[in-house]
Amino acid sequence: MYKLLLDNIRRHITLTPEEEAFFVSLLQHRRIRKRQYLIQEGDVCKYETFVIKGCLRAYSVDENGQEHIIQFAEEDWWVGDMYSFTTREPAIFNVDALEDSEVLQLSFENQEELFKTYPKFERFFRIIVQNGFISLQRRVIANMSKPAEERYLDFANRYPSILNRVPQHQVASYLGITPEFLSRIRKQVAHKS
Amino acid sequence: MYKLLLDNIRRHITLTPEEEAFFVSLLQHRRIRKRQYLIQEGDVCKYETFVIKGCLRAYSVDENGQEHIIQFAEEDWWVGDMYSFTTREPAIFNVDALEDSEVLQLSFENQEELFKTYPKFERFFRIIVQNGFISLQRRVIANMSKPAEERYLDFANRYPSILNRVPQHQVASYLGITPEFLSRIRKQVAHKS
DNA sequence: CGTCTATTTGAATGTACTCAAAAGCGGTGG
DNA sequence: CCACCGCTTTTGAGTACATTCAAATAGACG
Repeated sequence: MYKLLLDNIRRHITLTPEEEAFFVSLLQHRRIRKRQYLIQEGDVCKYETFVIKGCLRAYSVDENGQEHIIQFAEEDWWVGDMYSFTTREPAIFNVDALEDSEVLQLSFENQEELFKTYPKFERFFRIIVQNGFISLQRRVIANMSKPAEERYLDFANRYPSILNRVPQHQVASYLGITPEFLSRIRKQVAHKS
Repeated sequence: MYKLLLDNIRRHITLTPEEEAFFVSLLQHRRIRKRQYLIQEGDVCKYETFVIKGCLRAYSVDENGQEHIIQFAEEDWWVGDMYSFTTREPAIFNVDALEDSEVLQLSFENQEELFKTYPKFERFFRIIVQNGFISLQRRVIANMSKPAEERYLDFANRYPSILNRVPQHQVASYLGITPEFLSRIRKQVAHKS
């Protein structure tokens, strides 16, 4: 159950058996059914969440009721509401499951405990957040500089497994376009080949 | 010269005089003239940069030669190409000065040295990057859910000092719209009041 | 099956862009 | 001190990418 996560960590820092054991002892395992919320806008997000099975999405809902997906999270991904987690303010995102899923959660308190006991985990989480930051920078630039068709093709190329497991309108919501327009784009793309 | 940066750090971690002294000894001071590059796309970004005077911008240039600003950095801000800095790959962003500026730089090697000597700085940089990550998430969502006028007003509200010191077309480039369109938006906004 | 949701298609519309030109503004030098 | 130069901002007209709304079709699940 912990292999995926421990491997994930070992890609960035090295761990002794004691460190592994201590870390694992701080985790909570949780099953989430399809459509179930892991975090709901307005709640305080109390956990960093690592997906070991299934697929989730983090999204916000605007004043017109439109959903905007900030992130998909399948196996081997971290997900959460970083703003709420770090500030203890109400979450600005919803996170729910697109499939029956399983996750491992590390609470804020346990994370602080972990950092205090083994400071090297600060490094691990720094690196994880850095990678997320870099991805977001690329996304901002792509949204500004590329037309929707190209963004769709980039997405299909970069996240083929997600493309194949989530409904098309969710992809549209991630790309920042309407489901109708994504449908037309796909028709276009199909015609070209 | 170091007060601004040390205060910046002290907002997140506490430092002993020795830690401060060691940290400061790792920094390089640099003056940048207006229009001068701090980082050029294709170079490897060797430093984390903290602005103590002036204003810089980080931007990418797309295949049509259009510039897209990912970040402004005035006094008390960090700037750089995180992707290049962490991977040692060529930078995807340019960073240049919008005014004559002064910065403090921490090289990759010195940062690693710092982390090795005083691991608590891992915590500091984790927090800094986390805050950047959170801002970027908000920006992605805003770009997807709000029309340009509202994004402009949000920007004016959130970064009034930047609005007042950088040319309008640079703000347009940050917002992801053309300078012509920003001009029309401002006309609209002025008429409303 | 029947129902609910997802996807596709069509037609009209809107937000934002392009290209071109004019106007404004700031600095520099004669 | 004014004239000129370069750069920024504004304005206008035409256009394009993407949206909205409505309806038809297709798929998935109990």
